Amino acid sequence: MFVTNVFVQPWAVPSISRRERPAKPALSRDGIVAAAVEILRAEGIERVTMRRLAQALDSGAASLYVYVRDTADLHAAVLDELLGTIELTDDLHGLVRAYVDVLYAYPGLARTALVTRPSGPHYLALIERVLAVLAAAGLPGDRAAWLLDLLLLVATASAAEHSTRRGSATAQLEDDALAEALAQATPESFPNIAALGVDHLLAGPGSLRLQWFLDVLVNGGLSTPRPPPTGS
Amino acid sequence: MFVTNVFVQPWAVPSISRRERPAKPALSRDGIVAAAVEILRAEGIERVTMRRLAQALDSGAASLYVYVRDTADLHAAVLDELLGTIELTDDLHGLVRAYVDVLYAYPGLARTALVTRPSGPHYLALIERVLAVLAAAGLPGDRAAWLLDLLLLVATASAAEHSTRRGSATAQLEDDALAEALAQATPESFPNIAALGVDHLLAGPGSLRLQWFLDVLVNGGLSTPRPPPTGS
DNA sequence: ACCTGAACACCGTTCAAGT
DNA sequence: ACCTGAACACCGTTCAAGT
Repeated sequence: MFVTNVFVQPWAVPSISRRERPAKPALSRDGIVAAAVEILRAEGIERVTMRRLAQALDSGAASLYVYVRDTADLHAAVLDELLGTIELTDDLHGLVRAYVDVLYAYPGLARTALVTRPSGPHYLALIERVLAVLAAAGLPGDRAAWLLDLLLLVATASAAEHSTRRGSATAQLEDDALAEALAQATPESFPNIAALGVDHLLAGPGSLRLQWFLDVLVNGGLSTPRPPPTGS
Repeated sequence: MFVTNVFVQPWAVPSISRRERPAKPALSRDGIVAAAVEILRAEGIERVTMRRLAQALDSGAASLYVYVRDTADLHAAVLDELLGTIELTDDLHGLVRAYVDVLYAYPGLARTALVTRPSGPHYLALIERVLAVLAAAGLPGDRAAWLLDLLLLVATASAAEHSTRRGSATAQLEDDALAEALAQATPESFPNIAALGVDHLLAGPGSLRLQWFLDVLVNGGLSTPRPPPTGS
């Protein structure tokens, strides 16, 4: 209602002489995010936890909550920071690939990207550029918005799928299990699976496949009108 | 090398009379998965943990490791169980929608589905049916395999994106943050974002959008040849 | 063979108390 | 205002020991 503390509070007075050691730098959102990126690079997203981060900052986990809403907020900020490194070209495939490359580079980050809506400046810059390219290609605005969503969805999901499996021992076991299950398909039990064979079904080179995925989205997006507003 | 225990072990002899209470049923993979599905329905996938599950089975978490490799394995088995409920029609959209509906119904399950390759019988039956429909549509086998992947990827990722946000308070805050960030785009700073406007960019009705996504995949998949095996 | 309890090594988040 | 320690309520997984 009205200001009560006209007196200067003790904690507001910086103590005259206090410069002993390298000095623990004051906490700030930027500092926290920077430290988080460092941990991400060195140890992966799994280790970017409130507790681990506080430890790196020589602080307590509870202190971080002044600057960060929760873990999801933290991860979103980290992702946006990384998106700042991608080069904004005028080539749609190049843009999406650059985005995917960032996510591939940091296993586990893609998983959080699927779930946590980013809203940082670098993310905005990326979607602005994608929209510009789609507009230049003559795509109407409403469909451009949807195609943008679809492109980022596929890019993020591909990265999530891929990056989680890399280096994971149990992921290998899962693949083996699926390969064996597929191999046991007979022309009687699962004719179409048997006809294709394991080799075709277990995705080939990831890069070519992603290339084709993106081609499909662009070709399909350009040729597919919005469905009528009311369904049957 | 050779069998040493020809003598019957004490623990192999079922005690003659032991029927006091409703009787704790013996553990088994099926029983474990059934209990996990029950917890999923009642409390969500976040609560389908080894400890919670053991508690429901009146056992210890460590005991479950005889039947289940790890938490990912458990979740995969749960998903396969749920996939058993979907009706296998001859309509591609219907199939994918049924798959999506299962994932939508259980928030959080989709997230695990992206990461954990299922290999259970119900999953096989689903992909067999999708392949059959694609083959009937005249799609060559190699492309059918990739389109199958793409369809399930988009379906799973859409569900993951959607289902995590439902009922999450912080997800709403994230959406608000993005909406505000988008709203602040000016024709100078982000012309394409500003031109489209927040309403177009924040996806409209999910059902129509998914419908369009699937149309795009099918149209694009039918018209897009595989890229040449070697890139530039 | 199967099951157990206890241990190890962690989590996110809240809250009263300190400066 | 900002920071802290301690607490609450959890996790997955391993392992020695029991039957």
